[in-house]
Amino acid sequence: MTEPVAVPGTAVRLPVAVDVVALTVAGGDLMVLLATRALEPYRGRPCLPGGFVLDGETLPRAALRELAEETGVDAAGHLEQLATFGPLDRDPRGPVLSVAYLALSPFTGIPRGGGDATAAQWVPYADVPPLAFDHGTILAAGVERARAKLEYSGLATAFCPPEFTIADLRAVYEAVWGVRLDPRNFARKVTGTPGFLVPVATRTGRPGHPATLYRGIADPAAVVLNPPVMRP
Amino acid sequence: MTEPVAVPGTAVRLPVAVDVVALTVAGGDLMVLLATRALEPYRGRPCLPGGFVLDGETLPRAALRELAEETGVDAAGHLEQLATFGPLDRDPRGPVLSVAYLALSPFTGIPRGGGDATAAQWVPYADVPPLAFDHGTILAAGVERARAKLEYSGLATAFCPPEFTIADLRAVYEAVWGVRLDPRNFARKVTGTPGFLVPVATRTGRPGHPATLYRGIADPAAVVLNPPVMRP
DNA sequence: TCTGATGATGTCACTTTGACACAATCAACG
DNA sequence: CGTTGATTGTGTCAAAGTGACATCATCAGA
Repeated sequence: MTEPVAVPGTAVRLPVAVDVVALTVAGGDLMVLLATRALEPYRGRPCLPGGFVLDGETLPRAALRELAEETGVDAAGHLEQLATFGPLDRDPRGPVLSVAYLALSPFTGIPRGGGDATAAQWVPYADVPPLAFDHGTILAAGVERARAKLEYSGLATAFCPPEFTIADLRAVYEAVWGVRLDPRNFARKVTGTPGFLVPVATRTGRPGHPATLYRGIADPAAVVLNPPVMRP
Repeated sequence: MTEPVAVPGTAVRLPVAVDVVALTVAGGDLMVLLATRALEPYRGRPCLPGGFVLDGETLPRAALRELAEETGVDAAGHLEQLATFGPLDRDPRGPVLSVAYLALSPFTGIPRGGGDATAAQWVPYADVPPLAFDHGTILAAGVERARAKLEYSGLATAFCPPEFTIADLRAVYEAVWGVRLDPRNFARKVTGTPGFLVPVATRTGRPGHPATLYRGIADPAAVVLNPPVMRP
């Protein structure tokens, strides 16, 4: 017998989509990567990058593939699963399960629109228009996750280039949280957290006191800030 | 035209399962609700309660249904989505997506085994044997989520009966975290957090100083402990 | 009535935070 | 070449929170 056991026939088989909340920080603003629907439904409406999982594909692979295909963005920074939405009442085509992912990366310039999306670009979170499907809900969940994780983990370095200053890191916190932080207390906190920042050089060549350049560690999400950095 | 748009044919359609990490506290121990596989694969092996989502069913409804069918447990306490696993390399029957849920409830005695599970019972977390599928990984994620959430939310009351004492609440923290907490500092912390506990009565009828009975609030996960309770 | 058990309240040193001032250093400008 | 403005590192201080501990209050049962 070649197939001794099988999934019961009563089990529903659903198309599975991945949608990516890709965030970055630029110009003091928290930015969201948005695409535009090239096909029905919601044709022409802005949406999160994403698409259907293919046969034999894992979820994170599908998320990275859709991100690259639709926006040309290589999520080198950080990718984590966010939550799963659906399958009911979220797609006019019928029941669709959507596994949302959260991608954090340093700002690398304007993405190229490609694939089946007519355009893809970074948009300030405050200026995000109504999105297709339930992507507004997914985006809100992603931003809240990012905000919360900055408190108790070292994830903020995922937004930073390989080498960055304390001021750069503070700008990430200020953009994601939408608040102003005291530079001196912030520096005291992050430099006093063991295993968070590794000093690698001193930056000069611009006005002002020379700044220490730091490097994050390989897995910034593993850094535990205890006690956490607290938002005002 | 009755079907103007449809899910593309390249999209894979997957059977979707829900698996539930149901936790409670009894006798000073963190307890996990385990079922036993009645069918192949993994027949006879312990596993988490769960099963396949049916047509027209939402994910949380499926989780509650499987919990009731397999164990007779009514997850009145708290139910939240945990994470999604798969679809590859987790089920010998082929690709299966599993959406895991976390259920927290007060201890209500021995569950009745029913449905297609030959037995269901609360097992101390420390004594959990190897589980079927990837349920060991799922269980570990659920316990870690519960441990983390006790730090910064009021979720611990989900483990408690409608009325409870500070000592009861502290027993929850000690069981979930596996540590001993100072009773006086703990009481100072939780009673000093606004919106966490509502005193409702004074309990007498047993030796010792009369204890104040408290009631949790409707949505304990919404209570924010800032600064959080920290594990030693 | 005494005793042990249980829980509420209080004390104290130490740490961390929030809000400041100040010194150090460099590029750019005159 | 000195001055200026900008930027960053270090320091101070009061207030709040925490960990560790002692004491008191109250009740059931011996």
